[in-house]
Amino acid sequence: MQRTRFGDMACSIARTLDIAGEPWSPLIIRDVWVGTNRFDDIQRGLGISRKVLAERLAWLQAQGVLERRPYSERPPRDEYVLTEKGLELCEVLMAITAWGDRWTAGEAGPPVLLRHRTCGLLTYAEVRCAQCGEALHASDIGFELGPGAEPAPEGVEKI
Amino acid sequence: MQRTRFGDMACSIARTLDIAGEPWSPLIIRDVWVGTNRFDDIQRGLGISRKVLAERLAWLQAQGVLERRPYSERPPRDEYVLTEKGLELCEVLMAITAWGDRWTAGEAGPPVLLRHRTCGLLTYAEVRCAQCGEALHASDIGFELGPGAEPAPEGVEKI
DNA sequence: CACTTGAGTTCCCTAAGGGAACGGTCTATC
DNA sequence: GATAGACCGTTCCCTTAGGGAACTCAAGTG
Repeated sequence: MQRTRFGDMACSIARTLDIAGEPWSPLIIRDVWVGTNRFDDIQRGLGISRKVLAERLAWLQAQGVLERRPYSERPPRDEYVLTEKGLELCEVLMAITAWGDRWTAGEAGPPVLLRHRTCGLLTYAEVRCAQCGEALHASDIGFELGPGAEPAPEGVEKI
Repeated sequence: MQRTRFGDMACSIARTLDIAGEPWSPLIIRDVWVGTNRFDDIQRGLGISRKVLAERLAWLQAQGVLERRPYSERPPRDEYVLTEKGLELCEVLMAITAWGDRWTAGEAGPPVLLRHRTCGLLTYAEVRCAQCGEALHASDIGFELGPGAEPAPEGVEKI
């Protein structure tokens, strides 16, 4: 559903959800990331309706998260690949995966393991402070108004 | 909509989306995180339908992401707070915020700034390798079957 | 006692998702 | 060279979830 547009909110979370937060979108991005780049393969793999898949792909492409790349001249066929913008979204997906592995995998353990090619080890994503490098915990965060904060509405003085 | 249940998929991303991926859910969690703990405040702040908010709160509570805590005896009133499970989800929200700040904030800059109380500096979330501590990039990741991988369906040999 | 606040619940309407069928284009096969 | 099959969508109808406003209920306030 989601008739309410998140894109206009002065909130980076809402804006990100507006781009890639609809149901299926993160899973489509994951598929493209792991090498499922073609319409039919994505559709079969996810069990998503073809209609919705076509909508999502067009939207993600319009948002600059995906782009089409021809992989065959005759017949003319395109596949979907991640842009830089889309690749960076995968870091969010890794953080989601880490949470899911920890809280939803249960006895069986994680369905997929990530190997960091740079260091060669099996690993998982850790969200850390860009300044001090320590793990970031929700309870250690304070919020301050940024430059892009919403201007206070009519006569309301914010903070 | 989302009639398709993500929770049954052998994928930590899908399972996480099943718990907190519906439209509004991440924004509700964000609100509770930053201190908007009461029904009416969340509803006004987000502009979400009261019906949907009630549904989401009940679901998130059932999933162990939120819990109710009484803040008044007479009249009996509860507010919503994050559980440990919910607090750790906020790390995902921080990763989302970092992406949104980078790709959607534009000229105006980020609407909200995060201060890491531990080190005292304004910061943003960086997704790093839990093993080597370097930044994790999507292109540096290899995937391997984990212990909780879906058993190959009827007669199909996976990999 | 009328009014307000907080927290939901109910109802109707509309729009989005699911599913299946159809379309077009090229290649491979009998 | 007709037929089948892969690929990539589009169209159609049906169901269901979200939006919005009104309603409920309980407790406190002037």
